[in-house]
Amino acid sequence: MDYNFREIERKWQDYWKNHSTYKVDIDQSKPKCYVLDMFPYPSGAGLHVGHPLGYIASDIYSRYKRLCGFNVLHPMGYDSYGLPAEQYAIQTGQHPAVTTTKNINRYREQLDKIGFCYDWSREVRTCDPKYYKWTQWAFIQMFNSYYDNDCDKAKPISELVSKFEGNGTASVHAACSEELSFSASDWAGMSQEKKQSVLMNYRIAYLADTKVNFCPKLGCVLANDEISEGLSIRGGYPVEQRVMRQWSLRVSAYAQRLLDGLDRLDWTDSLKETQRNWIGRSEGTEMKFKIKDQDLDFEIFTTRADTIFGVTFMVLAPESAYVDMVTTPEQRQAVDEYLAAVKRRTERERLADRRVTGVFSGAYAINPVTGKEIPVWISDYVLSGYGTGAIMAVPAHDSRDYAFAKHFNLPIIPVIEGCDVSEQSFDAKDGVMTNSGFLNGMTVKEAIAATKVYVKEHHLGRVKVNYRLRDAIFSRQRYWGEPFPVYYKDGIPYVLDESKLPLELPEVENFLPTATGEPPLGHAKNWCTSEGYPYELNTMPGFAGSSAYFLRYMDPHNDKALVSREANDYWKNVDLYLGGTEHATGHLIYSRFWNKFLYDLGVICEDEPFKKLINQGMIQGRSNFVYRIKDTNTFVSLNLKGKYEVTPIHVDVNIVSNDVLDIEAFKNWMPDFKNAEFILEDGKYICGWAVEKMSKSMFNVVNPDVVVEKYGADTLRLYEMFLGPLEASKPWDTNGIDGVHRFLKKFWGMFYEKDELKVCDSPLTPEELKSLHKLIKKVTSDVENFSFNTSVAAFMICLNELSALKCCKKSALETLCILLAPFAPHISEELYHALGHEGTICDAQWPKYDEKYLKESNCKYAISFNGKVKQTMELPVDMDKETVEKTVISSESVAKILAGKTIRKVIVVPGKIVNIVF
RNA sequence: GCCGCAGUGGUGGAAUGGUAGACACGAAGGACUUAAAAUCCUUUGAACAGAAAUGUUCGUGCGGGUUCAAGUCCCGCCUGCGGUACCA
Repeated sequence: MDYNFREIERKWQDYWKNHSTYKVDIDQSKPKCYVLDMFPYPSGAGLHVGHPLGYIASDIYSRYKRLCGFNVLHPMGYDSYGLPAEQYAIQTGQHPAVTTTKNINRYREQLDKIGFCYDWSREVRTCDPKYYKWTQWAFIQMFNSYYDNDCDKAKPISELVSKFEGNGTASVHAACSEELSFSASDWAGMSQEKKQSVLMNYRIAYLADTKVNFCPKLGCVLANDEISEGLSIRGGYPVEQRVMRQWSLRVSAYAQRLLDGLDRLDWTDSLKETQRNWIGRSEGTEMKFKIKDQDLDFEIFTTRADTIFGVTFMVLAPESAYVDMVTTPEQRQAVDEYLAAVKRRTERERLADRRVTGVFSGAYAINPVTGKEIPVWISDYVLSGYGTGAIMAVPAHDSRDYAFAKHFNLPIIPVIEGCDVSEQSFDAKDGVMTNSGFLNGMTVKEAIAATKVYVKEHHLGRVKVNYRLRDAIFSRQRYWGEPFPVYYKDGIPYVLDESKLPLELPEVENFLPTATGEPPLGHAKNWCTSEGYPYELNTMPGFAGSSAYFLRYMDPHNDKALVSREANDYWKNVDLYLGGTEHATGHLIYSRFWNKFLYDLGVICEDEPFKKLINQGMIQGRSNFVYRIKDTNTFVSLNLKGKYEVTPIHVDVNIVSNDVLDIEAFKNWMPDFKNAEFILEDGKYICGWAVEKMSKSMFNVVNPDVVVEKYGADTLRLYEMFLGPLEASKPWDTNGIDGVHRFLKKFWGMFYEKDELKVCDSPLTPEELKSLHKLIKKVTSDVENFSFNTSVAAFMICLNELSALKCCKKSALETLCILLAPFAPHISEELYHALGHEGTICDAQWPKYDEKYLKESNCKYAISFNGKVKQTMELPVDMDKETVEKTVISSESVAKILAGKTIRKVIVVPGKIVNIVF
């Protein structure tokens, strides 16, 4: 009986489905393990062979944990709201819901063929109203909350209102957009409208004017990566900076907790570092500078307060509110011209062209420490969004200030001893202070500390921590996303009552923005409350739906809560999360924020969502090329192309095998090549190759369905793991797949001779036991460490050893089946049953290894002379150091080498090596 | 510029500081076969010597260092990939 993988895989996939083998429920008698894949966005292109890599790895881990006795939650779903579906809708007139469903079905079909152990009864789709009800619910909670810096958590906005009523802002330390100060009676005297606008300053989900990239032609705000050279990537329309009223989430309030939380996570250092950089904590000083002859001062932020004596000018960001206040009448025209010029430039242009520009405001500031007058300039190298949008410029010790000073011929005063600033600034934070009054003689570090004390004592400012992390802009002028549970009454936004959720996405005639520039929801009929108050027209961005889906899987059908207390107490958080690094500063920040917020509310029991995170590498494509001789239709084989002038042309990898071109298939591939001629080597056409991104245009896309059809799911799974380390990116090369396929055929062959099961019951020999236990040990530790490629190799070695021993004993084969079950579940199930087992192999027990079988009777020593190995020798493994030393030196061959030489030192590493130095 | 990761045969890749190249692909040779496929066996880092067993030398991007011993640790580079960037 041959290894008929098609029949076996169909049979077991049906069995698992019909028996709900992978359905899990809360089981207090077992420890839980939550293994999660980042859910996919189902695009129209379907899965290529790179997508399942992480899914296979997590599947192996899930199955392994289950065999170890864990109750494993391993769900899957779809991130199904988003831009591509909507773009497709605009182009083809198809409703995004239709194309999305179609794509999901296609994904499911492809996933099912690979034999994953997902509990599909828990599937979620972010575009399903039953799901996004809870996305909207979370938004309402954020709207109704503020962040209290005193107890470092989110609290109900009603508590803030009570504080205002009692004491005004006096006892309030809350995260806000703008520091406000008013008394209780001020508060009492405010209009409803005014009160709402004050509260908006504190809400965690808030509406505010924000600077955005807006594309008038597309009628939509675009993210930075959707723009190139000031033009939209889709369509090539101009993009401009615009201030728009947008919903935002106060993620910045959580900056410190997001940073601190990283220390407790089992993530890779590089990913944690990426998040740390993104959060960008920087500790410095906020200082007030007075404007000369005006009753006006403004604040700057600096991490280098020690250089205060080197300040020779000040710079305001063009958007700064102070620009207008400080500009003198004489400079007004020049400043206005500059501001207009800056406004014309897009963000992109500004970054591409870093020529120094700026204008003098006419005003002078007073250095609070030295009392000196210094000019105030305006330049776009200072960003309005960071710090206070104003800086003190120290050209001697900051390269940007230096370039500015050189360009406008401003003085440069070095304040660190011995540095040369004639050619460039000295940015390093070391050295001894000079030209700096009371700081002279201190090191930079001491001076920073001393300045902080000075600033505090003289009430010139305060110590301040700044974060680079910004609040997340949460509005999109799009159709295919979650509607906000928000309506407007007299221009003031109110959130819907929770009982009205979900607020379902309405039908619209078309998905383009309306003529009046409103988002597509402006086309919706009756898009208002029953009282006639209009709903918000924007929708939520892509990350809204993906920020809490891991919680929903715990209790996906609950319509009373996002997740029940019971389910959350049992499943807690994700033990293993698998996905790409591209989400490091997006999804992985937002979902940590979202989770912490829900934790503050007391809705969930863990404040970090993902305990361990692994980033699987990208699978790149391996493209093939043919070489056409210029101006002909003749193609020359790889190693002969040097003699001709050739053009390399991508050729479909599916008609190339081991870099040998299938010439007939090539002629039929495209009409152009019908009459192609070939210059062959050894009768074959050899193609060139290169590693590139896997994409249609490179003709290097390999579809998993095709591989499953030809080799089976088990082979695909094993091969994807065998390809290399999980976290490395590596090219897909179908050529090597025969190796693992052969392994499975051999495995099958150990059970069957012709149609007869040839398994016998005799006990295992010491050699067989050793081979088997070596494998158990290796695979167990490899799976725990996600080193799947080496465990596949270990299977091959073990199989070769057992087959050399002609072992076809039941107990050995049974163990092999269980070990292989996570990797190749179908064949393992089939053979496990052939051995007479009932039920499913998923309920078997992971075998334990016993060191006693692994002990070597002899141990190989390498004997080296002055570090170079010249001899090897077998000695009993438990021999002590001295005996090894004596035995080795007195042995015949070693004695020959040592003859007449004086031994200086003998080093014995137990069980490994004897080193003789002479 | 800054941060992170990597560099080992023809290819993908193995190596708790201890015989570098596991395992697999490919290639070459052989067996079986009318033939092919499939399967099995042998060889396969490089160079040199030898009829052969075998031996010698060189070899993990480059240059130094630590060590009896370095792909692995340290210092200085080079190259490639990824992230991020007027963040004061």
